[in-house]
Amino acid sequence: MEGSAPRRTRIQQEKRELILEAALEVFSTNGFRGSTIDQIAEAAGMSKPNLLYYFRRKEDIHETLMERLLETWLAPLRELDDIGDPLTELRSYIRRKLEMARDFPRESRLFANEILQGAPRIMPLLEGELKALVDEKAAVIKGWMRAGKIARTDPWHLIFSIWATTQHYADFDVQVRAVLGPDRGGDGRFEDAARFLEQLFIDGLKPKG
Amino acid sequence: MEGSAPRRTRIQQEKRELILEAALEVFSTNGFRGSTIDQIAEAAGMSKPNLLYYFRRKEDIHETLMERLLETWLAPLRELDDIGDPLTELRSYIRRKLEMARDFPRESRLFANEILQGAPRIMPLLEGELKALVDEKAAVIKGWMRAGKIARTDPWHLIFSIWATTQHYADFDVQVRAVLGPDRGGDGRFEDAARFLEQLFIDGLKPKG
DNA sequence: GCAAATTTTGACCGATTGGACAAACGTTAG
DNA sequence: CTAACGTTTGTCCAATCGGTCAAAATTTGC
Repeated sequence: MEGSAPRRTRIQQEKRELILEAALEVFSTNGFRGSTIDQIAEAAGMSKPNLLYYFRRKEDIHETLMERLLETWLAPLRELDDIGDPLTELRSYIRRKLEMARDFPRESRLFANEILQGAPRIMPLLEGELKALVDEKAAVIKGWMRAGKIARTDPWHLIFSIWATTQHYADFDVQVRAVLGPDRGGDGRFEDAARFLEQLFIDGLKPKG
Repeated sequence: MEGSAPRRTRIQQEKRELILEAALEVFSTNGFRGSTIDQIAEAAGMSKPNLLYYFRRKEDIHETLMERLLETWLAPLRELDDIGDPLTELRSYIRRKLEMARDFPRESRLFANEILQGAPRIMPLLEGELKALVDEKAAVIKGWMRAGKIARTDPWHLIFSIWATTQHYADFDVQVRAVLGPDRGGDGRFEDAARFLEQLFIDGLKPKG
């Protein structure tokens, strides 16, 4: 595991944040190999050697970014609560995921980029932490099904399809806007999506009469 | 527009195909900027200058690949037929899309890469051909809804969610397999996905009693 | 206010990259 | 057979890249 966090001055904390913010922008639009340190440095408003004073290697930036990302990314699923009303829980899970796609599209794209390339840097996390979390929540959902609270389906593929549909509005945003056109592709598209997804998943999951 | 197709010798046709096949492999796993001409040349079993004899610039390979891709990619949607039975038509559309994710994951990832980066090279096609096709099919679906053949929803977002869920099994394959684990993540995962998606979409779209 | 520590910069380096080019090699048609 | 054409290769180049380094500028602790 990591050693104890190194002591950091005020300037170091500020500049590191600045760099991570700039790197998020650059990495998420160009991918890791498609991004250059110069680009990130310029976006952060500093020179390349100066940036390298805070992060010694390009990979270190990416790594730090990914570590932070995964936690926020899984938070919505973590909140899925065994105790609450099943349909309400699932509805707010979908809503939270869609809000993340709307409010943090760069994070979504960064993640998508990583997975697309075979997840070379986070494979252990996927097989470990992520799998464990999904298995746990799948068991919760299975419990709801057994109790007749929601219709029976495959909980894993249900989760996949919630991920897929919500993240689609971040990752494929340009396509969504291109297809919807200037009128329907405006700010309202996320509300339309929310209505549609609620109907698709929640109505579809209501227990069969 | 392009001039008339240039005359090509037998060797040129064969070698160009070889290069495109190799480039599909390389581009889809590393992205455009993440791939080098050397990599593609090696995968195609020829030297870099030799490859550059057939495609003068790296971009030309990518461009050719994207042009071919879009047609095959849209073919399933093109087949969605006004005449057929609505639920049957939608069911086979979903099945075809999922089969493409299974059989042509590299093409799917290549496309995803392009969109993720803002679709710099195919934006006009998205706003033109793609939008026109989707609008046309959305109208077909709307007709089915008006006729009471399927439940009412937003046809555009319905199409998006079919794209998202099916392509997810190609683009996020490593994540899917990591989460499902060695047992459930084997070859059967596409059949499980097919069953799940059919239930989600088709049952969800049955007209309300 | 000053010495020590931290931050910033410009100059530089080796490796990799996309691509050019001419010469060598093969193929094909008459 | 041979001349014209098509193909392949080795060598080379300029640009870009990630990263180093020592010196200069700045901030900090006392």
